[in-house]
Amino acid sequence: MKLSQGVEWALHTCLNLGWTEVDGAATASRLAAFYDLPPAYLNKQLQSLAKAGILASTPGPRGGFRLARRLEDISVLDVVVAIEGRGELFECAQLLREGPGGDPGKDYRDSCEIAGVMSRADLAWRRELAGETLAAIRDRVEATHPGTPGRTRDWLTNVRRD
Amino acid sequence: MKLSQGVEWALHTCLNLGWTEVDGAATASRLAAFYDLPPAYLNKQLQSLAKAGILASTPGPRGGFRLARRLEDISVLDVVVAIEGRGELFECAQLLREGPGGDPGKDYRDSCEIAGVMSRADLAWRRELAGETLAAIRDRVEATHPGTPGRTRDWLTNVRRD
DNA sequence: GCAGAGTTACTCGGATAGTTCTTGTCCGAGTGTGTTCGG
DNA sequence: CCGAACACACTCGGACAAGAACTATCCGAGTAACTCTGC
Repeated sequence: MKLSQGVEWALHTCLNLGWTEVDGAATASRLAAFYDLPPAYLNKQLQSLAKAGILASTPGPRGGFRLARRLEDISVLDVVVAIEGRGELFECAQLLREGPGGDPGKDYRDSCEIAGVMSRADLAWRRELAGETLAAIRDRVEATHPGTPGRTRDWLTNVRRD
Repeated sequence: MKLSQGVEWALHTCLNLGWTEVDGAATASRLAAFYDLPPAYLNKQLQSLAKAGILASTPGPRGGFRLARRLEDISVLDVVVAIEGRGELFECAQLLREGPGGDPGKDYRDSCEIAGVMSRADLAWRRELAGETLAAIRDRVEATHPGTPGRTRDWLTNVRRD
């Protein structure tokens, strides 16, 4: 019961794309090589981001992925939802329906107190993730590590890999 | 990426145990029959609750499970942790270590901004769950459905099943 | 020299296996109860 | 009649499979650039 690895890869990759202001797109292979990740699998995650409208993809030579909108307009929750899907962490199975006195035709998801508590906790989690934009994270990183933007851009744009 | 079913089963079962003030323990089979759940699998979850000190188990005839402490002293988070384990939802794989300029010997879990955001969201989720006790849920249920305590107690204590 | 068709190489995109985790099941160790036998 | 030893039935506890989800990989569809040929 932990989030899939792809969430972390997607977040880091989006930040890196934000530092390559070159409009030329970066290929999945190159983005994967940055952290030594399996290229085909990262490609899969980037496809999910593209479907969610976070990235834009262009096929063919000189193709690749680029940000579809500014980091200011991308929340951490957007990325999490793009990778993990829209479902909540806790899904009420409506046990009350099977219990004594339960009505098989009734929908207990709104009346069950347990489902309510879990739903509120889920909401608090999402609220926290929705409150952080990738731009805010980028700014904090740049404040702490001023060399990161330049180094990242150089590494991704230069053909030579280290 | 959703919580395991056992969390829901455990929460409902703890509430039901709270309504059977009889000190005679309820067997896993009977508690499972209440919601028509697989008895052996629910037993597995109840074992986790017992290891966590939430329930107390007694083997042999007339044995079963009973609450080890009052509902006032059991938070929803306690149950979630007992079933799901102590790990956070997001585990930082420390991608920065593999990236250019990364130090293989350094621990990036505390310095990575992304890990920080995910950790704060995780904390908000846990804070919400820790703020709700099973007693509070029980009280709300009793206020809405006054017949539930009596019906639950009768069903679990009477040998005859409906 | 220039335009255009053909070829090539490169990228994403979805379909295809391998591995881990959750779900579900089974049988044995241990215990309290009821019974039986002896005093 | 009373007590103790015995056998029994019942429960938890952990070990053992089945299924689903995540992880990882491969190859084909499509595209842009490059090349070569003819004018």
